[in-house]
Amino acid sequence: MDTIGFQKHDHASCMRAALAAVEVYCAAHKLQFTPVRRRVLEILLARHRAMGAYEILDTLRDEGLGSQPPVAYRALDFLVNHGFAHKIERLNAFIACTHPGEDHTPAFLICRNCDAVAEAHAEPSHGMLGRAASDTGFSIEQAVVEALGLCPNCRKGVPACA
Amino acid sequence: MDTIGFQKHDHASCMRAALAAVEVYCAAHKLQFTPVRRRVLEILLARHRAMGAYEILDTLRDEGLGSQPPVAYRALDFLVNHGFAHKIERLNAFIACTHPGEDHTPAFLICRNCDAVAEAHAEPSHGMLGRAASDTGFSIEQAVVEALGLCPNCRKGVPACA
DNA sequence: TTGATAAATGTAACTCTATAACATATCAAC
DNA sequence: GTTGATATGTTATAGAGTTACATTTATCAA
Repeated sequence: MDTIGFQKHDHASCMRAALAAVEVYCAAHKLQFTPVRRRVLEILLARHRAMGAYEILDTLRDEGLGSQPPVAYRALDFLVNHGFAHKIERLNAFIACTHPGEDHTPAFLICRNCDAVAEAHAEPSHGMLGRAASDTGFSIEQAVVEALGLCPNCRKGVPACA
Repeated sequence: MDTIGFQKHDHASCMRAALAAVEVYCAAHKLQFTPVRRRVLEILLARHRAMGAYEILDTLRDEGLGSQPPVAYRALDFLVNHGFAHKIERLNAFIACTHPGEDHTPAFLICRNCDAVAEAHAEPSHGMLGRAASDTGFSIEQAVVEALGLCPNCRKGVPACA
């Protein structure tokens, strides 16, 4: 894995890079990167944490970009289906992908104290799960891998992780 | 992994064995295996598939064992906390554990066609996820590992997996 | 056995998450 | 420009989970 998200970094440039990558990908694949979709991705990138659909919707509503749940869910479906964002099942929340455009199976490290989330890589076809699957003839198409625990900052006793 | 659940088996005896194991465990640990808790586990074992909390609640209601959501959720909390059942995050559903009493991290193979679920073992501290965690100083306490795909029966074209 | 304490259950009301259904608008391509 | 597909707006509702508080049942010590 290469990108781990518990340390500080340059938000502005990581946001710009991600948006640029998504734009390129959408252009290449003839996908419509519409204002609502773009704005939802921007919101996720700006906050840089897992957000519930309704929290995102609140922001959209404030900006006059749509006020009903389907608006947010449809944008999120688009982003998730194309790998620009991921759903954290354990939190019923969504987070921007840290390397959009690349085909990958994300794995998440979720801090139970401060709710920070870091994205790593999983390799579902290897390891015990892959063995269990091939032993039984199950074909894996997707995988949800989410670890819960304490992030380095919270382990050090930082009250609510900077 | 040792127990994989896509093939046919003797429901009655697997159910008896699981209940017996839970009884022993509860006696040893001074846990109250009350009628509602037992009944919820029996329901999960009998159906032998992932069930939503409200589906379980419907059954309880029919039997006069409680009609409000907290009844089901409290019983499920008890079962999950003690490892007698697991929650499938991807389905917002619950399933009886196939080897209760043993300390383990379950991994699931979920068929997208027939919703059958098989339980395998995960070893979160090993593999790439464990490496990502130790590299960053994250301490894993729990893990959610769920693979989605096609079970052997559905791959063979069985319409809705026997 | 009784009284104190803790654990479990019953119930109402509510919040959060997500989707169905259908009308309208916008885009893409011929 | 018309057409067919794609995206959005809006209403309503379904599904999942929690809070809060009253009541009951179990545990255990005096």
